[in-house]
Amino acid sequence: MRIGELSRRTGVSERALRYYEEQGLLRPERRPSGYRVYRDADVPAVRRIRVLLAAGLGVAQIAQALPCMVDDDGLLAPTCPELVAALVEHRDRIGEAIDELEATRANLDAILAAEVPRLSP
Amino acid sequence: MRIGELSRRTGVSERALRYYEEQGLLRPERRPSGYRVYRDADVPAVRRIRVLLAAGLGVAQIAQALPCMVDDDGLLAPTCPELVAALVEHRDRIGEAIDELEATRANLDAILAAEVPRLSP
DNA sequence: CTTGACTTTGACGTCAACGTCAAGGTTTAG
DNA sequence: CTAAACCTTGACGTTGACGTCAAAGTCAAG
Repeated sequence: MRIGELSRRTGVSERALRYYEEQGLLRPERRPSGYRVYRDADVPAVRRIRVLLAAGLGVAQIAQALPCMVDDDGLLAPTCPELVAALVEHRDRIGEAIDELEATRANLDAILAAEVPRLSP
Repeated sequence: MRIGELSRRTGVSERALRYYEEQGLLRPERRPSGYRVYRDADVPAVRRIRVLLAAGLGVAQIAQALPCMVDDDGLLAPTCPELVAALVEHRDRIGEAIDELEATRANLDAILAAEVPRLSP
C-alpha cells in the first residue's frame, strides 16, 4: 500500500509516517517513481511506535527499542535486558515528573487556600 | 541595585530578568546610560514570579496575575475572582496532566510486565 | 588614564514531533 | 488523453523560557 492508505489505516498523518522513516523507525520500499510502498506488517509496526510514543519515549529511544521487542499479537514485550533497564529508568523519570506536578498542584492549592483574607462579615 | 546584584540575590539569571522585563513582569528604572536600576522590592517580586512559574503558569498569565495578588510576607494570595477562577482551571489542567502521566506509566508497566516470555527453566 | 568588571541591545539556538505550505512529478479512473 | 487524486522532496513554523554569543557602551578603582 502507499502512504495515504497506511495513514488511513493507522490514523497517523502522512507527515508523521515520513518523519518516522526519516528517523529510521520505518523502512518502506520505493517504486521507481519514488513512491513509498508499505507492507501489511507496517500497520502493526506503526501501532507499536504509537504505543511507545504514548509511553513517553522519544523517537531516538524508540529506534533503539524496536529491534529489542517482540509483539505477541498486540502485547509488546522487551527482550534485551538493557532495554528493560532503560524502560525502568524511564518509568522512574515519569514518576518524578508526576511528583513534580503534584508538588506544583500543592503549590497552587496553597495559593488558592490563601484566597483574599478580605473582610469577614 | 543593578541587574548583576539582583541576579545574585535572587539566583535568577540576568537573561531571565531582562526577559521578565520584556514580558512586562518587572519595570526597573533606567540610568541615563541605560543601565537598569532595581529596588529592594524587586527581590521579593522576582520570588513571586518564580513561585508562579513553579506553579506552572506562563509569563503571559503571570503578567495578568501579578496585579491581582497580595503578598503577605511570603504568602501569595489572589484577590480578583477571575484570577481565582483561572488558577482553579489551571490546577485542573495539572490534574489532567498527572492523570495522563499515570496512564503513561501504567502503559510502561504493562510493557515491562510482559518482559521476555522466553525459556522457563 | 586605563584596565577590567559590568551593562546594553540584538539576534539566533534550544528541544520534539510533527503541521503546513509550495512546487512539481505519478497514477488512475473514465 | 486528461483531470483528479495521490505522491515526492524541501523547508519554514510551532511552543516557552530562557542560553549563548557578539559588538559596543559605562563605570569604579588604582
